[in-house]
Amino acid sequence: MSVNEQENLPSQEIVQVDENHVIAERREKLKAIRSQGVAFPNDFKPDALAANIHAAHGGTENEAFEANAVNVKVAGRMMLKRVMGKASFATIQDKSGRIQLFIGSSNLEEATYEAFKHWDLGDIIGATGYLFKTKTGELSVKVTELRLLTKSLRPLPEKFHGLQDQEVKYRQRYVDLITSEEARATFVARSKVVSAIRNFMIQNEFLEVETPMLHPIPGGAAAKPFTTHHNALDMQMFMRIAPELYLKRLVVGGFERVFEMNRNFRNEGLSVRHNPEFTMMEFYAAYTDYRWLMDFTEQCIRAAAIAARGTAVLQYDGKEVDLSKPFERLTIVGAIQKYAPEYTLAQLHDAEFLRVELYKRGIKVFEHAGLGSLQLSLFEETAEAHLWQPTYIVDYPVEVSPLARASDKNPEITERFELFITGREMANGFSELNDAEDQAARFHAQMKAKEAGDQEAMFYDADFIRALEYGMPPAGGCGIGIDRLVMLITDSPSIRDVILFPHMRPEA
RNA sequence: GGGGUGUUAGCUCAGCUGGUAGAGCAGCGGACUUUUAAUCCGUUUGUCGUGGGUUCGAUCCCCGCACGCCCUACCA
Repeated sequence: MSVNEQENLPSQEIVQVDENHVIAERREKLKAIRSQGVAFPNDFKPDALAANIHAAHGGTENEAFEANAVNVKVAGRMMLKRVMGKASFATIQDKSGRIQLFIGSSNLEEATYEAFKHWDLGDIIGATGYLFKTKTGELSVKVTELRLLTKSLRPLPEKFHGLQDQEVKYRQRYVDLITSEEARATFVARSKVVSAIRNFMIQNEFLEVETPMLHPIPGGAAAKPFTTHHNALDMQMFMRIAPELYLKRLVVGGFERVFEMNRNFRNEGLSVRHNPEFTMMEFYAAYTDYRWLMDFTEQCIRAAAIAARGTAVLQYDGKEVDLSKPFERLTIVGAIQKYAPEYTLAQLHDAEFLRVELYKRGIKVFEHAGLGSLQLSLFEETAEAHLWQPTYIVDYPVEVSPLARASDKNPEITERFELFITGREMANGFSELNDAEDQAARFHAQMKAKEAGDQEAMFYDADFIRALEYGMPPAGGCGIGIDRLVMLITDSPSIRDVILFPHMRPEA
């Protein structure tokens, strides 16, 4: 490794993290445990989960338990502890939920009971015993054998209020997950969304594929890429901003229906809607067009919501979002007319008028922007935020859609849509441009725009053109923003709430 | 990038237009054989984010910086 490469690596100096008297006390306890044998045993095998126990025996009464004892071995993190002389209670939490343990000195070795008194909240314990109901009717485990499986050295957040500090919730997601049922539910829902989408695609005869994340030429979207360097090849590479051009190469190859659900990377700002790496489900289907895509995308999103929530009628930020009905479809101009009726149709088709109007509203537009781009800017300004219920916007101008097929009736617009829900873009799809010569011309136009200062204009990808020259069947393709969809389905206000480890600045 | 706002004990939070910090939880010690955020008694813990400034004196007022959150911009 050269000196230069070493300089790029993070420093390996060990940072001494916060220590305090609570941790010091626990380290002393661990030291004592170590001196007595194996401190971190791995021979306790639970045979029951809290939720299953409640489901199976929630209705069982003590007479039945006395007639037929139900023995269980449970394990989990101790979340609550109530020590009272010779009989105590503890609540443990496993992946499924919580269950109460009754720990009485009469059922247990005296030494074990004494040791238990000094265990801490957050310790991971294993308990063997039989089920019964306390006199308040709570299903519990009467413990006959109790073991400390993992000593926790750090105190958990306050047991009632939980972790409140948003920064710590993001930086130390493990603590958030321990203490917040809501956070756990969000990520379980995310997993259900992802698998529902995958199942939906596979049921519809799509082939799941994995295309490169390291691209020699960034393409498939208008965005700033992350750059990196491959040492052995001594070449610059880019983290992909979209898989589009590779997926279309596969359509050329004869995989007529493909999808990929994975990460894209864009070197842009962070916000409640943007993380530098985000998950996109992108799919292509030969012999379909943008109208078919809209129907299909709608069904896919509906299936995901039902899988995660059991319904397609959701609540987001206190307001209803109805995914169960057919999604509305509006043209860009139609949407402006609906949400900003003060403009006449003639004005909306007058480039000079739009230019002045956008200037008045403080919107900057490129000097070479055509009518379509100007209409799009006014749409974004006046209509986009109002698209709370699912709405497809169609008729995107060709100049901002370099990979989309132009309309056969109007060469200025493309067969493209974007889907908006809660005022946010959720998906983007179009009939694909499969005319290699037209695509080459569009790439040339992008190169010109790049030279004119448009940093996000696309690069010319000669191999992609070569692929199209072999012939790509007519096709439709679409990308669905998974993080934003999960935000919607889990009623989360920030993208950081649906990404397990969102990007943060290094800790101060 | 611009604007707003926050940072006090391990955690959740108080803190009077300025006099060197408190509560609850957790911890430690004690009582208690059916608790539910157990209860009761006793008790430990702080570079008040950080660096300056004003002041006899700053957690508090002013300025810079770091980090977070919200809005905004680019974008999905």
